[in-house]
Amino acid sequence: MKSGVPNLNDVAEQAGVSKSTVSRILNNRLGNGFSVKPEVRLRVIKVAKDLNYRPNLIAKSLTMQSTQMIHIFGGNHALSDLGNIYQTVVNNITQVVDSASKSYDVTVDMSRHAPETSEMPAWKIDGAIILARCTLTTMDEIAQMGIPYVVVNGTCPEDGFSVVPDDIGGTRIAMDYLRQLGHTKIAYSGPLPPYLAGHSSLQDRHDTYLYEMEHYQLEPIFGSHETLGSAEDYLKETVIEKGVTAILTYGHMGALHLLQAAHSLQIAVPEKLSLICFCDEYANQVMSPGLTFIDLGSMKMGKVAAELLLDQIQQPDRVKPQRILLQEKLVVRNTTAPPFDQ
Amino acid sequence: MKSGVPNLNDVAEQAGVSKSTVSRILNNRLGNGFSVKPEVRLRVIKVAKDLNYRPNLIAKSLTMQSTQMIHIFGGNHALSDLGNIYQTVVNNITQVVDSASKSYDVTVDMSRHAPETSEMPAWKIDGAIILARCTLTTMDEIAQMGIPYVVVNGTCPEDGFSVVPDDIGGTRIAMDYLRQLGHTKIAYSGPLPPYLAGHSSLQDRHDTYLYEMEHYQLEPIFGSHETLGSAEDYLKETVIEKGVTAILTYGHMGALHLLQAAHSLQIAVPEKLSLICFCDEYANQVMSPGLTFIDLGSMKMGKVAAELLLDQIQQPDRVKPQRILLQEKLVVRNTTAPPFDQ
DNA sequence: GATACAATAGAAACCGGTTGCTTGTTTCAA
DNA sequence: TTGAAACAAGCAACCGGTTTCTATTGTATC
Repeated sequence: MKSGVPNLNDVAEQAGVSKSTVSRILNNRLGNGFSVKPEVRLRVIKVAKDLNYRPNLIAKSLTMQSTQMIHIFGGNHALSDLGNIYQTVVNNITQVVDSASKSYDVTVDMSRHAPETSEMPAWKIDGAIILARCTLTTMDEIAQMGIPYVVVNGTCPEDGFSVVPDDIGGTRIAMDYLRQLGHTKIAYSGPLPPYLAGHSSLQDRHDTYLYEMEHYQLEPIFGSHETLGSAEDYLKETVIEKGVTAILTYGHMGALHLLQAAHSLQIAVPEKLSLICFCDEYANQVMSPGLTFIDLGSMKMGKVAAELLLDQIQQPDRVKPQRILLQEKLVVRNTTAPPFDQ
Repeated sequence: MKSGVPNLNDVAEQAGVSKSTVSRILNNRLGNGFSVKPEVRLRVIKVAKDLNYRPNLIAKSLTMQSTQMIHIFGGNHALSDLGNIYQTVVNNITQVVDSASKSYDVTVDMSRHAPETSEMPAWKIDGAIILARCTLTTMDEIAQMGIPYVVVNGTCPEDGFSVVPDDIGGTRIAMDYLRQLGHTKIAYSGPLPPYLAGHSSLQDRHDTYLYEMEHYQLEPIFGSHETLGSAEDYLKETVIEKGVTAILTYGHMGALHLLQAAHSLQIAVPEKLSLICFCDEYANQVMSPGLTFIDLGSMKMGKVAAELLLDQIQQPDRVKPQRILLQEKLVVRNTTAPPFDQ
């Protein structure tokens, strides 16, 4: 018992039996060709308890080739911003996994990793969730080791598993809604080319806005100011100069800033200006109650991803690779109304 | 090479050397009584690369007794709410650890654990951060295994390491400030007895409020309504009926709800009512810009905790157990002013 | 009294690495 | 030519468990 931590051998010695016997007793591997006298059993259990024995899980997972661990990759980029969808996603994944019949532990990797490096943890994980993306090396390793995985809100190989929100559909819903209210001067506020490469949402929302405006034979409107940096300038340019009556924002932070700026500029929302943004139901409720938004369905995203992962783990052969597209939903609150002029 | 993943033996066989040689070559354990011909070295490296060999880190950590991993406990209770201080804490811990000279990986445990169970992961961790609290079993194990740890914003054994905000000092600062503005009808909105047992902040803020009111010979005022559930009722009772002019709230969510309720009830903030709350600088900036608040210093909390942990890991004998008390700071924004009557 | 089988328990191999110690081969000075 | 030092690489123990296989004893059956 060097280093102070008792191991299987210590228990075996103290109890006067072999370590295989201890292992079987403590793991309830009786029956099946093996048995011990009740008296020995109790003695071993008592010794283990007295010594405060705890199995070394590393050694255990070395032989068992499993750790009952589900690992979430991408915490570093996904969880560093407050109120984005990933926190909700992670919480819902955990919830589903925690209440699964077989118990798994969920861990999140928070470290930053260089592009060519492996993010794979030191232990053998039973399943992986990838928030948006991970390094190529990691992806390779996951494939090589045959670890079940699900990519959430990101791209993955053709024959992989992913759960993604339907941003194209969501944008379309928002545009249809604004059109139905009667808006024609609709601006889009969010990252513009050439900054659309980071995530498919950037491209999809932007492109679909353009596509829909074209479809309605309306002229697309973009501001030349940063919504986040100088929301007031943005509003002066779009609303006051160009007569914009509705703005679709990429994220709710942008919408919040615009809302505040509108207050300062005495632009009444929603009477004079309608605001709609993409957001997570939970974040919206907590951070910006009142905003009309397109719900990305992050709760469902987490739940579905976790279920898909558990299915893969539990019935490896019955689940086929798939890309689950989650519908986005319009939630009308208090920042949208028909345009003032009509 | 069953199971498709190559191991040290496979590489050794392919390269026609022994596995110890491969190990030493791949880990750069040359010199020190061991050497190989450059030609063999290159061959082994090539074979390893060709086979796409990656060491099994479980096996590695079994022999090395170390994994270069820092594990954060308590994610389940600490990170499930949006915008509390822990997300900032975790981000700052990661940041410090990532930029440390020796590289460690940071993981967060998100699973819920029953009181008597162990939260210890399957691998050997080099250090632990505990967000507020962990199970007693876990605490025992950490102690038993001699793992360096720091408790953040929670209690720990006398001879342990912790970083906690000075809630008593913070509450006092808030009260002094309100007094200086001239307020006398100051209410406290937050958990009341008998619900103060969960965390020391609950007790400290409540008690210090009482203590300070007594000190100023003022009558403490509590509402009988939930701030979160029925903020309007709370305001009617305290502000309208009892003439309260300032409210100190336990958290910023409470303050946000009160702010909204005040708008609805046409109670001008800060002209008719001053609001002040405890909050995290980052969360305040993002979620409720404008609120006057007591900054809990969560960025610093994370940084200091990480540094304290790294110190312990790197110089085990030079760092003594300590409890670092972080001062809270008043940040005045737009929700506080002298009382209307004066 | 010989045989079969259940009950009980230990020995040893294995998981995939690391490392102390040993062995065989060169090289080079005496 | 010889012996020692330096070079090159392998053997085997070890980390702490799990599991297969084997051994011993006791008891029931014929």
